[in-house]
Amino acid sequence: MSPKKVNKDDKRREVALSCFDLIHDGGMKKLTVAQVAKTAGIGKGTVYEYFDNKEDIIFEIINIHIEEHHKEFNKAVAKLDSTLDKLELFFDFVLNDTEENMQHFNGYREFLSIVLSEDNFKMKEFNCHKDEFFRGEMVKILAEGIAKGELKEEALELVDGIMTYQSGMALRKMSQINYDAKKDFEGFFNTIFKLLEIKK
Amino acid sequence: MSPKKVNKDDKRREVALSCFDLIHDGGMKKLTVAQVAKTAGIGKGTVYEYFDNKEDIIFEIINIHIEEHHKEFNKAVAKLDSTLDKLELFFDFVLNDTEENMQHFNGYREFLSIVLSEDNFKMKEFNCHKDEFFRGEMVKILAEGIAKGELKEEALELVDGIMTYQSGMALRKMSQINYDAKKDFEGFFNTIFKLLEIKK
DNA sequence: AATTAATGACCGACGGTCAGTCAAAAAATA
DNA sequence: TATTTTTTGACTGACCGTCGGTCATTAATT
Repeated sequence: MSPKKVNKDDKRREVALSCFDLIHDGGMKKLTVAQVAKTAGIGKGTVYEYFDNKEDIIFEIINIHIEEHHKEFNKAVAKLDSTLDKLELFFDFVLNDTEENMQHFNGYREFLSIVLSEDNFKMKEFNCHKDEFFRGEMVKILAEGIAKGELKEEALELVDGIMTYQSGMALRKMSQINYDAKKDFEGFFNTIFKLLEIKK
Repeated sequence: MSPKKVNKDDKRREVALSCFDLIHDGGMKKLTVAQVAKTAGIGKGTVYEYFDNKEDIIFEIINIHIEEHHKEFNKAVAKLDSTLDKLELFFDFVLNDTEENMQHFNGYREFLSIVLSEDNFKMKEFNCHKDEFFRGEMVKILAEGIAKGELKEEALELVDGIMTYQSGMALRKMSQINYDAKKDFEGFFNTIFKLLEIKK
């Protein structure tokens, strides 16, 4: 070791960060522990000082991805005014096909693949936290809309349903060929939204 | 030809069927090709006469599962009368926690995990066919409801949205701890359904 | 000297391959 | 038709390369 005491959490993050770019070609399934070690400039055995197993490495990388995505979301939401715009931003994750967003989206796809592959409690728990974050944001947006008199009060009751609908969009986009997220969104969600909107 | 002619499709199915029970303990990820060969009573190399790779074996097993599930669905739907009951049966897949249904559900979870793990066109395509089947059934149910004067005509426009919503329920049930599918369903979908119902 | 961190050779498991075997079917021969 | 020869392709399992994970050893720090 080099300094006196190593902060294991910092080291985890450092190793994961060094592999941040590695996963963009071939995905996480192709990532090998030997590769991680080499990229991070440490021995293979050392990797296991900081990670329980390969999935744990992936978990840390995903963590960084999601954290970044949250930050970007917060930044973007602050720039918008109307409730509808903010809600649409909420769906941006599944509607936006830019390369930048697709990188996040594909990261999430691979993450989900791992979560679904077995009953991984840690991963599921993390996924819940992520959903809690977005649920909280959505509640804020709706509450603000209600306060501004743009939405009916009942809107808040539909939060969970909307979350579920968005999950469905994500899953279909990930698992079906030619799924038209935009069309689905406009056809269904906008209809619902109009029921909640207070017409002037 | 020389030895008795072998129908490759039949053999695929025969091998997959022999492994039908194998996957219930440990899941498909733990399934090894050697195990498959042993269970089917053939050599390991022979497995590769009928399957491209391990995933291809799993694909065939899933196929059988889904086929069975479709049959059961059709049988069950024929037994019901009211449109609401039939619609609820449509959601039975994500709401029913009996062991039998959970076996199908977990099979589908593992299948999705594979679909998401990479861009597997064959799997995605198959997933689309499955969805087409259920979409068709849903259209039938709604059309029947409209014909019987139980539903408004607009109901048909929401088919895709409902499919998406159901996908979302499935995904959340698979990937979150303590997701209450029933509560979500009652809170959101029933609200929507009431908008479509023709009151007497 | 003792403790902690780092390492890479090594292991076992697994997916996938391939040169070769063998029995049945087809062709050739009698 | 009966018998022998050839061809075919289903089948096999030893073998290979890869990879996740371990551990005895070494190096650094206190």
